[in-house]
Amino acid sequence: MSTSTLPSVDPLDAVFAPVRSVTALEETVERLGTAIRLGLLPPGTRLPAERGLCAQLGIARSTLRGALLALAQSGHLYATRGRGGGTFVADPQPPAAPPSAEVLSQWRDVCDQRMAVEVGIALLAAERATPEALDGLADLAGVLDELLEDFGSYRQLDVRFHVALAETTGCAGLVASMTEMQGAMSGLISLIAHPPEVLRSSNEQHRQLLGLLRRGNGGGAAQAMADHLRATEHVLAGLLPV
Amino acid sequence: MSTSTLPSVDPLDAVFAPVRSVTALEETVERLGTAIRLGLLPPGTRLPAERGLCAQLGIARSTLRGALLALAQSGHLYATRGRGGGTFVADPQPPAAPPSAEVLSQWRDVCDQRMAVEVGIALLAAERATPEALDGLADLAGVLDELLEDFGSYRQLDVRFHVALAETTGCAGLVASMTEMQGAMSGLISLIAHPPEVLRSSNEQHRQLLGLLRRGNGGGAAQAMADHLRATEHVLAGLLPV
DNA sequence: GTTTAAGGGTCGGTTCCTATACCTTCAAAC
DNA sequence: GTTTGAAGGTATAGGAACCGACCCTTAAAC
Repeated sequence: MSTSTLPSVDPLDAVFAPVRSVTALEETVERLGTAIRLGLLPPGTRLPAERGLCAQLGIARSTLRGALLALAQSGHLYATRGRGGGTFVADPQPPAAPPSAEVLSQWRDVCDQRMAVEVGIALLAAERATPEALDGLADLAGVLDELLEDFGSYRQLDVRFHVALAETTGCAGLVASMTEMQGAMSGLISLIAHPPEVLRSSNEQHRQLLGLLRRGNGGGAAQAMADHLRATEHVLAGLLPV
Repeated sequence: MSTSTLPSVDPLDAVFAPVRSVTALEETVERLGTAIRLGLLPPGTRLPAERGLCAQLGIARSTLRGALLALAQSGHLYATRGRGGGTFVADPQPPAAPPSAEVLSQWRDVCDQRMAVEVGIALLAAERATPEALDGLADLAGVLDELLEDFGSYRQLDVRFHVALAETTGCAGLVASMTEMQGAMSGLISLIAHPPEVLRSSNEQHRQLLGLLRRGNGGGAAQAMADHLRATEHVLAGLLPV
């Protein structure tokens, strides 16, 4: 019998939960695909040559080629042969695939994990972000104001804003966590209509957050980030079951 | 040229970082080993039978047996045959291995990631934890006060406290993240001397945190958790390079 | 002493990854 | 316009991990 109205979560459930071994090919498709979909690798970008890239990733070339083939077949990449050729990010990108049923059924967990990571990053940023880094973030917010009419562009720059915030912590692992979370959320966010007034208010929250970061108010920044993300969750709660 | 004094962190570094495919056997050893070392599976515990456990984990029995063999050889488990037999957590546990050079060199990243996750969880808990769940946490804090002289027992219950806090969010993924973080920190924490007065002050912070959670003060709880974890980091900073 | 539930062990087949070598294309350099 | 070199494209062989099914051994319960 649980002492809480929340679904009870036994830590041993996590210990004995199914273990899925992720193959190198899957990991590679996931990493490159997420980077492309988030705009970290903008259309037209040329990837490093296969022979160099597979060395950098620490995998065999045939494995890397499998991943590149998958991304080419899904329309995210294309390759040209011959000297001066290479593998490029497609322009334009293929239409985003709708989120899988599996993601939709676990959307609350995804949101919660993002919330935790971003809130923690906000607090760390309040202690570590240099004034110069905050100026850069303010510049990003300024550009975002110009994109209220074009959600596609807004979303891409919004990702950059959040990732740049993670960068101010100086912790590579947190930057990776942030990009992973943004990738996990992208499908859900694409479900929502984002009229300009909503984006304006969202960007207003960005500025408010920056103010708190400048004052070094960690607790306030954490709360502000939570409010910022909650806005999205409220809309999702109205669209999705449970 | 960087605009920050922190080491610059390019998000593309994460995209092109080496990809290591983790095998099912490694994952299983990691999961069970961490659960045992953290005390989530106390000495004497009987694990589910191999045939049932491998089904639960979604792996082949031979793979599971490889993991159990590794943990038996390292002294964490032992097995008895015949009816009424099974695989049990060893009592006493083998002495903890000193942290690897790899962990020591990245201890700041480990601390930062734990900080982010725990701070985020603290904020979520401030909104979701039921009074009953907080009572349970207060009880844990009470028991901790009795263990100031025995760091081994204190640490195990401290882990339970933090994991139980994660449970109040109702998000299984966050509970898993918390146990993972506690596992990653355990080697580092074992390096530090923990006299009773330090533990008393640490548990005082637990109570302070609970007070903020009870008042639903998310930002304050986040800040309190940050201060709580910072105490450990300060000591580590005095012991470890960079 | 038979039954039963547990761990211990073996073997063939499959998928994935690695490593290496070689081929094809094509733009830039000469 | 020929050469050349850097890029993608192909083929193959070997190894590592995983799976699934089978049988053996042990020891408590009946």
